[in-house]
Amino acid sequence: MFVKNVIAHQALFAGLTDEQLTGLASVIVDKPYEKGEVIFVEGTPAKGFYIVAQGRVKIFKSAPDGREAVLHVFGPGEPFGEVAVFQGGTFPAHAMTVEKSRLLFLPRDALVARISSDPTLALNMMAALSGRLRQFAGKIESLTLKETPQRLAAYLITASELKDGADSFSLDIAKGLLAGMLGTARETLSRALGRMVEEGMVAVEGRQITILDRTSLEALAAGVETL
Amino acid sequence: MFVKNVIAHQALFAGLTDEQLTGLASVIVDKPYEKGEVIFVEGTPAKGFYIVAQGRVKIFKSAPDGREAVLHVFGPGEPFGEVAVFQGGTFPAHAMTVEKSRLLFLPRDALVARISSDPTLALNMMAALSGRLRQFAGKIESLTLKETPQRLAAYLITASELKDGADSFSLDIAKGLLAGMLGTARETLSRALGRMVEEGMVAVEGRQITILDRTSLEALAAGVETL
DNA sequence: CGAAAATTTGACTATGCTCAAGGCGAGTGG
DNA sequence: CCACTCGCCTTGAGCATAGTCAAATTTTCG
Repeated sequence: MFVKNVIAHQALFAGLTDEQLTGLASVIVDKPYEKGEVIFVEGTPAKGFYIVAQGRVKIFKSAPDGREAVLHVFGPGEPFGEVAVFQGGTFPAHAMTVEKSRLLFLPRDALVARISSDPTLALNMMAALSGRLRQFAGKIESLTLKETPQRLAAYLITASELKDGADSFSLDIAKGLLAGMLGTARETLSRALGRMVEEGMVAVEGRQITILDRTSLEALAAGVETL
Repeated sequence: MFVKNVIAHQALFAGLTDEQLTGLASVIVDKPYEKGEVIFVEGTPAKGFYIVAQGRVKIFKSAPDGREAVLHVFGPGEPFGEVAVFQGGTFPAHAMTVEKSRLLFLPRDALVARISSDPTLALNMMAALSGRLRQFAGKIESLTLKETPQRLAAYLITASELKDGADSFSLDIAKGLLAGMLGTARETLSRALGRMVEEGMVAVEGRQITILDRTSLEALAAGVETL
């Protein structure tokens, strides 16, 4: 029942009947992962895709020297690895837990079969994929046209909005990981954040961020898409 | 019949019956565009999506100062703007012709209706969206982890492959546009290409490129994803 | 052939990366 | 309960890539 409860509230499966959900739940495998565990490696043939039930997963590309470009960090309820189901058949990037997690695995065939017979699921899936594309487009824009402080400002604004617009909130990922998401080095992120503190825009205590001057922060972020 | 001929050979519509194609063709609008004409602007509500029949279209984001991040350059047969149909309802970026073109417009409702009734079309569409995501992931990786010469080398290798692996081929876009695609400035691209010429890797005459030392070029591009 | 667009080149600057070292904090074993 | 260790973060110094501005040059098209 745990599995069904997790999927029942996801946008991806919105509009499915209780019966359909039960059917899906029956083919899903629920598996625990430790922090830092590799889920899959880029290029591996995919037999299905995953949904985060608990914990957090990063999707990333890596350079030989160990640097990483973080494409996504997914939390509870979010699906990942679907791309491989529909095109190419192999995972397009690496996936690793960043916390102790619990993941659901949905086999490819089961998904394709259901999509073929249920237009709602198909349209949900397309909406999900389209949303990702939009996000990536924003990321490419920001990497190409903006600098680190602007990207950071945009991230902080968005993070605040996700916490209902609170001025003070906690980052839910480590700063090193955030640096990877912003496409920069840990050191550069640290300095950029330091400068914001100096200028009185924000206060920082560990992962706790307090926005002191939202107006300036927004001005800095102007025109930068959500990451 | 022109419209039907164009769509009949696209991956997106593969597997559709002749009858279905005729039906689609009947709701498609065929429209000519001059070079440099705006097709749509980011944020505009989308009433449907487009397919390039002839010519070439760039999809891009732009900064207030005029700099551009080119997300795609689409040629004959390629669809664009679908994201808006499935999610959000507005176009995620700007679109402009870079050559005199002829574009097909497919209204949203017609597409959604057909997808709902035809799983083949739905799966084709998901494959197309997934392919884009893969491409974007590669672009983000290369922007984050690689430098201009490496990105350029990867582009040249790919361009050569698209021309059946010929050592000598013609770029089908202007160099300024290429710079935008590689996420760099015209001047930087020019210098990077100049260095490759100095080092005897390639010869350049206007848009004509000749690969002289494919091995070195590949070594330089190593690990960089296709853009 | 001439105007406009695209490209190249030069000089300068700056953003951000790398390498290196030091600090902080949480969890752990003694 | 405390000292220790490990992981994570910060700070400093130097350097390299690439961006900007400006101007010369080439190419494209009408």
